Amino acid sequence: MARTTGSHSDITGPRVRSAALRLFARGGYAAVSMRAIAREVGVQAGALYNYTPDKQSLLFDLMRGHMDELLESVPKRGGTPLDQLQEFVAFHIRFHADRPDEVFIAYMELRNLSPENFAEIEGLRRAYEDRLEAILRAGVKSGDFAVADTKIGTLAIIAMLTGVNTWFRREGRLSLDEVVAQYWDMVRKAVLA
Amino acid sequence: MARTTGSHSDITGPRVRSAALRLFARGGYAAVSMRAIAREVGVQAGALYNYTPDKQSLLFDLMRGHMDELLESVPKRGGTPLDQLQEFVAFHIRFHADRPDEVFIAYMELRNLSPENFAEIEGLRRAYEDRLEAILRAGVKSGDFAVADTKIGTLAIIAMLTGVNTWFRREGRLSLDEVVAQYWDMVRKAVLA
DNA sequence: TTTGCTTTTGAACACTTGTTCATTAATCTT
DNA sequence: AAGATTAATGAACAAGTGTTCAAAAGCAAA
Repeated sequence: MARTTGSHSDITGPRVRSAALRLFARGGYAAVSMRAIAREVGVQAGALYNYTPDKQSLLFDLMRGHMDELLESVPKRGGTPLDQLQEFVAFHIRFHADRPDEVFIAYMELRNLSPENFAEIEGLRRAYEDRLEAILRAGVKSGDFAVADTKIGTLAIIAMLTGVNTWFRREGRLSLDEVVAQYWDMVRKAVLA
Repeated sequence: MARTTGSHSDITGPRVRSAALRLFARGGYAAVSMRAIAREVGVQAGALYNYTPDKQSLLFDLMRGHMDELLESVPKRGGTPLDQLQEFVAFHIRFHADRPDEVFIAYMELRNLSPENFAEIEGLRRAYEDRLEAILRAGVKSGDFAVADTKIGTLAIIAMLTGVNTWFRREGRLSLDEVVAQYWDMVRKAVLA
């Protein structure tokens, strides 16, 4: 179907999502009103409802979009467990460093999701964790890694890597390459047999 | 001065703080109303203002109380860097596992603090991080540890340890002793020369 | 220029928000 | 029992909440 007539929908829609993303990340879902989002877009509050059925969906769509992209981008397996782990560490840090607002929301606003929406996001997160755990298990099986409990190892590594987002600034003392190098050094030593 | 007369203040006061703690942790500062806190205490909203000048102070006092206790409890230095590090890891996991609500608030509600309050909490957190960094530096100096950048090492370890709170449940598969043991294993290997 | 469709406005709805305060109730001291 | 002091109520305030919808405005094709 041809583009609808008289439409700014393809312009305003993305602007609504991006304003919501920025404001939610800065102030928190509960503290950001629909009118504040509308003001940021330059429109009246009522107009937002052409682009989202309600505020909750706005949050959920941002989170699901982020998790979908994360799962699509995570490197597929290939090479030794150590190679795979290195690739995963570098990927995780870089992907998250590129999307500070999305990451912040995905971690902080889980409790503001309805139960069904929460379950869906939680499932996607679990699927991502499973990618890392599969690598750890392969390494343990091959004898390259010494990890007592791969589930704990997975969560520990992800928490450590995601923590980069709380302090890393592009203009800061260290380049992302240097950060990736040191985190990889720590992760490698932590899991190696 | 003697205890004030006609007073339930010493009963209601702690109940207000504990209700606020639990509700803030569950729903988030912005999403919890003063009336909701009052209902939990079994009192009308106006009565809360006998115990806090405003909602912001309620949050801030909870956070500062938590950080003060954290800094008072963190083990003082003694023994080799490796011993000190082990003690720190065990302390951090256990202290945080005992206070899930306080920890959750201290990490999630920073953005809801006024600028001055934020600066104070941030200073306390920095002081805590400095305790760990001092241990890492001592270990690097003595040649026991191989950590390229002790600041990064500090933040990485703390993020990893604090992550325990997102999944650990007392009734779960693993005892806290087992959790501490595995995290210590990973941290030790990660920093060792 | 008229017709048909999309997008936006702006007002309205029914509630909830943090906070204040005069009034009432409860307790302790004398 | 009387007086003093504190705590709690409950109503009020002004402002803000998410959401709906008839009406107006904008635009493209006929």
